[in-house]
Amino acid sequence: MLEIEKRRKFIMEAVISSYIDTAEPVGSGTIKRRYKINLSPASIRNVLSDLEREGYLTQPHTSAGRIPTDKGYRYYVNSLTRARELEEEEREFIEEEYDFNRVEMEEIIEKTSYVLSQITEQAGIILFPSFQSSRFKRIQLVLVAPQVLLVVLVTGAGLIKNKLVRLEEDINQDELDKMARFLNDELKDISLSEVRDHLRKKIKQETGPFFFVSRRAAEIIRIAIARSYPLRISLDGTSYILDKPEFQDIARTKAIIRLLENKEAIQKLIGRDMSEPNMKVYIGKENRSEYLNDCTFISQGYCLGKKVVGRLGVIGPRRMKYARVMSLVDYISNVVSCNLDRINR
Amino acid sequence: MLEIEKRRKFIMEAVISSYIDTAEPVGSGTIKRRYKINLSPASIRNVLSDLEREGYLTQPHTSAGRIPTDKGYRYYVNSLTRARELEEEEREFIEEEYDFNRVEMEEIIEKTSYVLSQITEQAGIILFPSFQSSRFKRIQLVLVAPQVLLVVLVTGAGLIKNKLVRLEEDINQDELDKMARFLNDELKDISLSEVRDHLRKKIKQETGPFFFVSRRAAEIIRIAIARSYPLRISLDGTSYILDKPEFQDIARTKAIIRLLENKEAIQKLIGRDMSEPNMKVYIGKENRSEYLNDCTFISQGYCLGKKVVGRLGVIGPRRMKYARVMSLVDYISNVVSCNLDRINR
DNA sequence: ATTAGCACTCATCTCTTGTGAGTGCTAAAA
DNA sequence: TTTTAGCACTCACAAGAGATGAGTGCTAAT
Repeated sequence: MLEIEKRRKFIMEAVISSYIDTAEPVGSGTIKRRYKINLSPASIRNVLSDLEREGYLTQPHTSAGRIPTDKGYRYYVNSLTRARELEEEEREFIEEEYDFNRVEMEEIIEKTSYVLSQITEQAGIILFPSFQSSRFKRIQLVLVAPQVLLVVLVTGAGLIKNKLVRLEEDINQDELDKMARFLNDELKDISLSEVRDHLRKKIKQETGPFFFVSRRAAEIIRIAIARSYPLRISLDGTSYILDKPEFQDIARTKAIIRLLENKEAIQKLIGRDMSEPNMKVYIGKENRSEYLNDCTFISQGYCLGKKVVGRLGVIGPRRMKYARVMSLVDYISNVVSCNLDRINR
Repeated sequence: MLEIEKRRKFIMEAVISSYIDTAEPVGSGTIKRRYKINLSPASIRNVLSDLEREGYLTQPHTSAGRIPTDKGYRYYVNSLTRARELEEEEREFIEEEYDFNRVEMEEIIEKTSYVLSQITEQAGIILFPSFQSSRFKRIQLVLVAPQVLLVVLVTGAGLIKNKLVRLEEDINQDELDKMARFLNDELKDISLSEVRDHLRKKIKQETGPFFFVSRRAAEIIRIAIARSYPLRISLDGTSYILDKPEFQDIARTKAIIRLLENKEAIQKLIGRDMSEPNMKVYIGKENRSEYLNDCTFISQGYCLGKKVVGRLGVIGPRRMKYARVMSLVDYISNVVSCNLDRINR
């Protein structure tokens, strides 16, 4: 009984690994040949047809070999022990790309989508650190012209945001300094999404010398935050999709490429896991978007300090080297986190 | 003699316009049918074979109709009178997309690649205003932590650039204010690419109270400019390429998509016309990149004030509606210029 | 329980053939 | 002299016919 369970597992893994290698349906003969199993093709066929009946495998047509279903891949992925080590070269490549002179968050992020795609040979995706969820660190208000105010907002995620705000009335730098002081005192480490509520409460209590100042300051920072560019994504290696034999059919492939061009769609896709740091793997129909029904999407959060500020990952065919790709995504997410920490030290 | 010249022209244009419509080689019969020309197919064939001998047309194979060559398209484009008016809907679509609440340069630029691609159904490209070539307007130096300096640089192209600069020694805000004043006085409207030289000269003369200040200030702004994120491009609608019947062949198409993912390559492509505002049309082999040998690339500069600060355009198959696309690129470039002016007023 | 044997399936390749839109050339008509 | 009808020819493309071979499921013997 234990014996038969073992055999099932062996054959299941043989099918998956062979199919991942070759993109060809795997038959009993192939398994015997490639994996030197001590069974006749006929016995292997019995197991295969069991596995098919249970939904782990399927046949493209009656007289072809088997290919894994979503359920089959899922079984395989779940059975992976998460501890694959990176190859020396992989590690080296990554280290080199993130050469340690980079000090700009933007550069690090954009580099990351490139690295992800290069090393996995799939589309690499990364969301920029989310502005709304990062914490207020410091604000600077500068009059750059009469009635034109430059707001510089520095946040915890290493983001710095500038807004030009046009005012309706004159104001002088002294007043601005007061406002900045008020905001800097008041908002330290508050999440930007809570700034508004926080200030509303505060203003109600305020009666002293800050009465007017606080009102205008609140208005200004509200505008600055609201207008903030909502969502940035860096994407690279879309063209790798066209390399894969399963995507030689233009019609389907076009849909995927079109999806990847649509930032809102990607946002939706990746957004549901934004809050948690863990790796997520969606295989085929597990993906929300029907365009990704033939793809696997692997993503993981990256952090600044202890806080998850963004998410990165890859999109490729279901037929991918899961152990390798998952370990790479994990590793790169760590590298990104470290780099962000470094530039925000 | 005039008669025969006219006929050539008519037939040439018939071939091009029919081929642009259908992507099918055009034969003598088709021309007769579609353009009700008062000649027999045999006579038309004579003209066609003349045009082929002169290099304006070619045959995919001996028994097929004719398709235009690069030279043929070039002739056609040159013969266009540049004054095609936009359709009402086209104008409306563009107006709506640039709804007039947008105040962020970034948003306008990113929107533009989208609009270009949507309306022309081709890949839309826009270069962000170039930072190096824009003019110094104002600098702000803020100490955000001990030894950490935030440099805010406002330039003429409406660009605002932040850099965090780590200092090796302590400095206080007073000194920073002095430095900022020095730079603001000194660099007004100087192109960023000339800032360095300008300061070098200035420093040599400086002996007064600014002796030390000017040196450190120069160093800081040098770092801030040098580190500036070099090049940003917004690209959209790559997937439209896959719609065109001439790009159903994956191998060639992949190369184009790969090219479009490569920012340096695009930069190179578009860069050679950066300095001038005029529309440029490169047809097929006129393109520098061999990957674009089957494409047409149309681009035009956009301005801030009188100064060309960037360039935008589209990439599509050679077989495109030139009059329409060219007028759209022209119009959109104007809209972008206006919008940039508006937010920098 | 395993496997040899066998009939069957079906995608894929190759070869053939037919079709049709196109050609160029020549000789007759305008 | 220009135009065109007529004709033989070309060639991509589609449809059909076998042949091939990797695979299957089932049954009966090991």
